[in-house]
Formats: sequence, C-alpha cells, structure tokens
Amino acid sequence: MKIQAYDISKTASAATLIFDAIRQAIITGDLAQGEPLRQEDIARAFNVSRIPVREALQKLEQHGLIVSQRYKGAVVAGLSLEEATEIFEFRALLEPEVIRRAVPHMSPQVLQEAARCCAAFGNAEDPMQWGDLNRRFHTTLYAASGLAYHLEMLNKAMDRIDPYLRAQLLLSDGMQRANREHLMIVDACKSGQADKAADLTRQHILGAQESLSRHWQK
Amino acid sequence: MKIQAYDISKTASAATLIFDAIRQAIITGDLAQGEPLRQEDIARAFNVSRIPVREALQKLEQHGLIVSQRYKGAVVAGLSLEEATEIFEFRALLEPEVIRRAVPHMSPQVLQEAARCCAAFGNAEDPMQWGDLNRRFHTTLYAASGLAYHLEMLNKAMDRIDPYLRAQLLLSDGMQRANREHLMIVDACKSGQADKAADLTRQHILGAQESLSRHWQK
DNA sequence: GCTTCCCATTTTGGATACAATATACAATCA
DNA sequence: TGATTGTATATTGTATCCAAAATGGGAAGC
Repeated sequence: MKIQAYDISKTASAATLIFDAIRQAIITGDLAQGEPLRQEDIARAFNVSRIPVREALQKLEQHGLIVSQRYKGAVVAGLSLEEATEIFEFRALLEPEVIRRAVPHMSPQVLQEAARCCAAFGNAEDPMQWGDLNRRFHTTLYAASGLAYHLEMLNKAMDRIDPYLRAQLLLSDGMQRANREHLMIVDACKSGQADKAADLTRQHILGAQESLSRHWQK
Repeated sequence: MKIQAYDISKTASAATLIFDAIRQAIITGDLAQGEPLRQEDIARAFNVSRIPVREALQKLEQHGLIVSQRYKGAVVAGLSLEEATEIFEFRALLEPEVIRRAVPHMSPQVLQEAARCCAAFGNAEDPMQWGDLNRRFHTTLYAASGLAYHLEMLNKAMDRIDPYLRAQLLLSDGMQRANREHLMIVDACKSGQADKAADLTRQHILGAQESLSRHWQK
C-alpha cells in the first residue's frame, strides 16, 4: 500500500464540522454569551439543511456551551461567577491527580512538545494564540496519563471556561504568570517529581480561579 | 387562578421521552451491551418518525451509553475492566469532596430521606429496586452540596457503570455490605462529621471497585 | 470448493415539507 | 388610554421522502 490511507468512516459528518466551527467561535469569544443561534441561519451559512445543524446544537448543549429551550431556540450559554468557580474547583480536583499519574509515563517527545508550547507561548505575536497554546500545553502533558474518561470530562470543563481564561491571559500579568507556572510544571515533570507537578498544577488552577474572581465583571 | 396549572412547556419532547426510556433500559440491564439499536424499530415502537429517535440516540451517545458508527448504526456500549476502573477512580476523586461540602448543608429532611432509602434498601422485596435506591441514596446526600456541575458529571459516570453495580448488588454479600456502609455514611452526616463521611464514601467506592474487579467476567 | 465480484436489500444521513408553538403587533372594547 | 384578545410571522419539532453507504447472498471464474 503506497498511498497514505486513513479511515474514511472517521471523516467528519456535516454535524461534526458545524459543531467544531461553533464551538471554536464560542470558546474564542467570537460568539458572545446570550447570542441567539437560529437553526435556519446556521443551515444557510453552512449550506446544509437544519437536520445536521440540530445535531450540532444538541452536542453543543451537552457540552454546556449553549442552552436551548423547546420551541424557543438556543443561545450561547452564560457563566455566573459561581458556576465558573465550581468549574475551577472541578479542575482543581481532577488535574493534579491526572498529571500525577501522567508523569511516570511522559516520553521525551511529550516533554519536548510541552516545552515547545511554553516557548511559543513566551514569544507568541498574536494574543489569540495564547489560549490555544495554553490548552495544548495542558492536554499534551495530561495525555500521558491514559485516563481517557478524565480527559474527556476535563476537556468539556475547559471548553466551558475557555473564553474567560483567554480574557484573563490578556490581563497585565496574566500571561507572564501562566508562562512562569507552566515552566515550573514542565520542570517538575522532567525530573519525575509527580507530586510536585500535581501540587504546582493545583496552585496554577487555584491561582487562575482567584484572578478570575478578582477581575469578574458582568 | 382556580385551576391547578403547571408549566406545559416543561413537557418533554418525543426525543426526551425516548432518551429516558432507552437510558432506563440500558442502566437496568434490560438492554445488554452490544445490543443493536435500529432507528426504524425504535420509531415503530414509540409510534414516531425516525427524527426524534435519532436525537435520542445522539444524546445517548454523548452520555456514553451507546456507541454509533456512521452508516452502521448504534449498539449499547460495552465497558472494559479498564474503563470501569477509571470511572470508579473518577467517582472516588469527586464524591468524597462533594459529600464533604454537602454535610454542613444537609437539612433534617435530606437526612430523613437518606435514612428512608437505607431502610427501603434493607427490606426491599425486589432486587431490581436495589439499584434505584442505591442511586437515590447517594444523589439525595450529594444534592445538598449545591455543586451542580459536579453532580451532573457524577450522574453521567454513574449511568455508565450502573448495570455493573446492579449486578454486583446481586452478589452474595454485595447488598449487605452496601447497606452497612450506607448506614455508616448517613450516621457520619447526621453528626456533622464531614471528613469522616468523605472518607467513608471514598472507601465505599473503592470497595465496590475492588469487588467489581474480582468478579469481572466478560 | 474457494474466491471474487456484482447486485439487491437494509439501514443510516440528509433534504424538503408540514405541524406545533412562541413572539410581536394590530384590533377591539372598557 | 389601557388592557385584552385576535392574528400574522418567525422559529422550532416532526413526518415523509430521497441519497449514500454498508451488509449479505448469489453468480461467475479459477
């Protein structure tokens, strides 16, 4: 077999593509909270019928990114300070354990990739990349844990607060501190100090939560 | 207003009703793992078109209760020992913290309801009720935590392993031990010992996990 | 007999059409 | 004028129909 083959059945369905596009728009903040999402409009924009659009919207609702009411349509979900706080607490519970279990299985490639994220993070030109790199840094390290279920839950939790994290990175010292803490975490991982990495991760999250609470405005 | 009114808009849609029915059938074990779910059959059974059925199936897939492949249909999801173990670990991480935070807010009514679950659990005639009562016992206590997001995640995790928990309760000493541990947990809650309740909950879960591993067969 | 290919059937994905419900505005009456 | 009711429009929920893909079985070839 000479050609680069891949499983065609894994090719995204229309619904998946729409889901990804809207999800991206929400977590980057392009779609503000409360923004209504009309099936017909979206269908026209993607040149499909409303059926796959409805599938995408349903998936988005399951992820907590939108809220929809029967016969009334869907809007981009908002987030109260209380809800945001709870999601940070959720992360603070899971992520330390995940990284603790991941450290012993981190390959040099993984550590290198994490370091690359840090570097790119440090001298990224576009602030919009910060959010992506931050996300990639964490998921790269966590992947080694092999805890697929935990990671799935974490990803959804991250999606939920992503727009707020991006806003926070734009604060005066938000990005610097995140970068500093990332470097400490990856150092702990490199030296195999699982518990230290877990503790740093926990503080990284709680620090972000505290910063978010302080600058909350809605 | 003289007539007994209620919010009609809260009436479930066809898709929701179908989702609930199939979910129930899966977590009680009526639908065994690997069982195929054909849209046409389900639609006929509920006397609706395939559209709401498809929505229900999508929701079930997002809950992890079924797995579906493009153009190939859906089957009831199976669970490997590794996946089951991870879900127990997930619960063991969340539930102790949830109950710890719930204890200070437990009203007498909540404690009474939990006690009622224990009593009913103790002398239930139908083993099929055990699973329901077990579920209700935990959710009752946890509800006081106010951690809506955590509870939502936990509910999905519980759904995933529910059929296996029910099977385990049927084991010789499964139900007795569960009942004993439930009583200890509710006692700790009554006396306001949050940390003790958390620890008992953790051991309750890890014990169940260990029992499941021992009797695993597939 | 075994394999391979082709085609018919089954089943799912998606488009179009229609029904049910919400929302906004006009019309009516006190 | 103000409230209330009828009506039109917009939007979502569902049914029906068609297209695309998978599955299974039989015929042709070795």
